[in-house]
Amino acid sequence: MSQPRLDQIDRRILHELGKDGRISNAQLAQRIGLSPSPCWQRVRRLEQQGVITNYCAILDQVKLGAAEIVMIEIVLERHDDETLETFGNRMQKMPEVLEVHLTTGEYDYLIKVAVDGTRGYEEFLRRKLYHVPGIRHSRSSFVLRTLKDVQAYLPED
Amino acid sequence: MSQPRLDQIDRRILHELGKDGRISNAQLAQRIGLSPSPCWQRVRRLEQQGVITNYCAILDQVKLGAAEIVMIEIVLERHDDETLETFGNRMQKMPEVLEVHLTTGEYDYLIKVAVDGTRGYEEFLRRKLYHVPGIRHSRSSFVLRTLKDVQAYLPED
DNA sequence: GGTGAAAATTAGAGGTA
DNA sequence: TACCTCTAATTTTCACC
Repeated sequence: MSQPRLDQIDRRILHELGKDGRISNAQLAQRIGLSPSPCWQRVRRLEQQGVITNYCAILDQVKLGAAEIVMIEIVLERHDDETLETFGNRMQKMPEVLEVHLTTGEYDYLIKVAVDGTRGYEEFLRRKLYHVPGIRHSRSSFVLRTLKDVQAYLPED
Repeated sequence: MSQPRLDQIDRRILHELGKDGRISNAQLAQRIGLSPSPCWQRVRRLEQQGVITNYCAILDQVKLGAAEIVMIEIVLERHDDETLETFGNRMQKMPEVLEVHLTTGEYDYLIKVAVDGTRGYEEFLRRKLYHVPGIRHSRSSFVLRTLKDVQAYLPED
């Protein structure tokens, strides 16, 4: 269950649903060369197994009014459990923070933030990030262009 | 059109569809307190305006067999258009590369890669990344835990 | 923004190999 | 076990208030 076996048909289903999560079951079945019923049963099974965790609409961040993405690496002052935990919790709660990753390497956290221009970035730093205690150092990189952004990778085997 | 005005109802629609992209129009209408027809018209309009760009299934990367995520910062040897372009194109084509961002700051590209353990990471580096010419330096961080990963941020106004 | 109804789709039951 | 056919119930989609 934690590593369900996925045959070629499952893979094709996942591939199609990854590209278009609102495709009708009838169309999906046609594309993968199955009749609707077994196709639907497989989709159900994949959902129940947790391979498919959710479906969601992909929104255009530019049209929502926070067009710039900034990647911020953060080094904390201390590395005990509580400091790490607390910082992560604070970050999670900020709506403009899209991703929060606890990492190993030369920094502790990598966060991805959506801001409205440099003005929005400055506001985020001053009103939000710098109010969170325990940050030793942060390093930001503005995203000039995102060439690829997909949710998942389906290994061949 | 490039910055469509979104009223409160639009925002609630986007919020709901961001959480569940397969919700039926009837249910969506009920949640936002509208009857199905105008709700559906708004969804259509948001799609046509490009605010909603797509729908997709969210897959569990662990169950797909490439459980680890690595963030790799890359500095290129040269920074002319062609070098930058070529590198980005090569990265995009690798299926295990989930995200490719051209950035400003202390590195040129940030890529997010799904690998199967340190073994998979080593394979990626040796068989894929290090075959791409023009890399001056790279710096990797393994993701220990992802606390948040959402697609979009909907500013209040 | 609401109503209603035709068309399409889903979500299964039951059957075959 | 895996797939197919068939169908009732739901949902989408659209013309018209």
